[in-house]
Amino acid sequence: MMFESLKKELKKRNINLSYQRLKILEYLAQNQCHPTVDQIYTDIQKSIPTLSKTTVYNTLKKLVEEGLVRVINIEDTESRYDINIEDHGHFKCENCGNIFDFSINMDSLVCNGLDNFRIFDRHVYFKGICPQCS
Amino acid sequence: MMFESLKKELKKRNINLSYQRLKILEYLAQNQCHPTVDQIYTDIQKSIPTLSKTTVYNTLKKLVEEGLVRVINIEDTESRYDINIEDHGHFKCENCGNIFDFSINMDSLVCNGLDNFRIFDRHVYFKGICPQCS
DNA sequence: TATTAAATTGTAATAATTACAAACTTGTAA
DNA sequence: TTACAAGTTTGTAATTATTACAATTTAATA
Ligand SMILES: [Mn+2]
Ligand SMILES: [Mn+2]
Ligand SMILES: [Zn+2]
Ligand SMILES: [Zn+2]
Repeated sequence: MMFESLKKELKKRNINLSYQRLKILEYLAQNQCHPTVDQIYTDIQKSIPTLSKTTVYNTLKKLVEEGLVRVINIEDTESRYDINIEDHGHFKCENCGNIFDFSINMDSLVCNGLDNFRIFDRHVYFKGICPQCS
Repeated sequence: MMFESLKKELKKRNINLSYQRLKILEYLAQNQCHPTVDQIYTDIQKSIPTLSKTTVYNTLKKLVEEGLVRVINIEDTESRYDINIEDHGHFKCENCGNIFDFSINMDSLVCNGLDNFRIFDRHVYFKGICPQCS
């Protein structure tokens, strides 16, 4: 199970796995549709009625800082979260709002003007209309 | 001057060029550092003291809808605006916060999983540390 | 000029995120 | 086990970016 490796990553970084954090990670692993904070909060709240939205924010912030989760900012209105940190692109359908993954070969991208820039993070996203909405 | 072509574009789309809109376009042309709404508003207010921030929002919204200006959402905290609508990438320095342009060849990017997706917009951005901050 | 439409303005409302302090939980060492 | 410190969660308040809206002003048209 992929959770074992996640747990190891957490331990390595001295983040202990509270019940809330476990549930948030489980949720992200099971819902790789790039959910918003609100979706994560609302859904997990069903099983943890005392959950605070602040905890969701705190946990996600920590996971992002540690590089275990990635934020997707395509619209200014909503941050989305992705537990898949492999290089891949995102396609946002302007009709249904869904964000789809697609595979990219980042090394194939020819770019100039970045000599002496230290790159930590690469993002590619497209916008348009998905097949279902076409 | 590039403004003549911009004016034509506006006329073509039945957007008339008010004084406020002219000043906002001029500002974007002269400040291609990807300014925020607040920067645009604060600077132009010096020459138009009655300017309303709502007007800045309205104008930018319209210009983006018409494809004359592009929004950059790298951080969830700030939308930035770019009058350069040519294909190019953005590099955000995590230290100084500046956003740098770099050239890309979008056609060189190998990607899979987008059959039957209609693509309107392609964005590429990197994050890291710029040479000055290194 | 008179009428209509478009644009601007200021204020109020909305919504996402962060700050903060109190309460609770966990880990550790005597 | 107990006691203390450190870490975590929670709820509320504050902050901030953006949008809604109605009144006023300006521009376009006949
Ligand atoms: Mn993804
Ligand atoms: Mn640019
Ligand atoms: Zn769709
Ligand atoms: Zn820098």
